[in-house]
Amino acid sequence: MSAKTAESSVRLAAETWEALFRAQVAVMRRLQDSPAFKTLALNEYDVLFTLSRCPSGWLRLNELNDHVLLSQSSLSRLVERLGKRGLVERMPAPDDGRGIRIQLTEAGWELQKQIGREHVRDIAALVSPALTAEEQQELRRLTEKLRASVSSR
Amino acid sequence: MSAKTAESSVRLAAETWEALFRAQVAVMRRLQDSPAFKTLALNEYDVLFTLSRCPSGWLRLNELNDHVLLSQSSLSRLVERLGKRGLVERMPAPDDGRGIRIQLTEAGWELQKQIGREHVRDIAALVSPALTAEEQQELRRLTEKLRASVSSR
DNA sequence: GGGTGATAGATGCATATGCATGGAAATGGT
DNA sequence: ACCATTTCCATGCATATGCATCTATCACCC
Repeated sequence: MSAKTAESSVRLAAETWEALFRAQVAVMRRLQDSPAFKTLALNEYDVLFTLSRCPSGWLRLNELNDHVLLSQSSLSRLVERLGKRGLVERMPAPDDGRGIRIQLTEAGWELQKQIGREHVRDIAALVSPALTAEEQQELRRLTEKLRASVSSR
Repeated sequence: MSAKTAESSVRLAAETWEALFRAQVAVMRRLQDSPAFKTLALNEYDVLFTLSRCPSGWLRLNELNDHVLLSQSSLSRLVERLGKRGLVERMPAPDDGRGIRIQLTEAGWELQKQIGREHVRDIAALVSPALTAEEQQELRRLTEKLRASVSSR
């Protein structure tokens, strides 16, 4: 690749990320203001959501940490708060004496579903008018590809 | 639109946002760990960057707030910190006695350029191997369109 | 011009976050 | 089996953040 091509390639990548990041900020700003998140911060909901989608029904703390933009210590305390509110249960991991299992309680399931319904409506109200179905599919494909590439290194 | 179509439309929007959000988390996690952000948090750099791109050379606090995912009070204190570090200057707005102008100092310009160079390299290292140039262009287009639609309401 | 409401930004206070570190358990090499 | 290293999670402490509120200015209307 020539020097010139390399330069424009770097520029394109930067502009792409910038656009993605700003879009995320714009959408997130709206979502956070929704009444759905009066009782639970978005980060906290995200943990409930991740647990609800997880096939085994439980996750280790470090597995959760891969999904959330939080330091390990912050996530540890976030889960502690959720535990105190009775939304998740923390049990020692059977196969690893260092770890803990985290799973939703019944109340956790209920709250996740309730907030989730509102949240999905909020998302659709923002995304659906902005992009056609084909564009959304393409955006989903591209961001999944980006995430897969980034996570695998 | 039938009930069934409406439902799948909502689902598509939710999945699209989910994919975009996770990609953002995955990339951001890497970027934050870069040595480029040892001296300055990413939010703080973002303010310097926004100021550096701004045609007039200065912005009002509330204008800055549109670009950043921070509350008004947090941004106010963030700018105060940047001021104390000599990276930005805060002057009363000439046309509005309530407002303040914020602009980069010479040191602010320097630091923005220095971190910016590293940051752009980090971004390219993550994005370029993940997507072709055409895919990046399409991703940029779609996210710009999404942002424009969301911001205009 | 005086009064009413809206807007820009600062600040007190409670809480959330990250860094550095701690302890405890797993892993690996010899 | 033993020791060193690494991994997992918790915690002390300083800092960053958000909410509610405050002050000052602006905009509007009569």
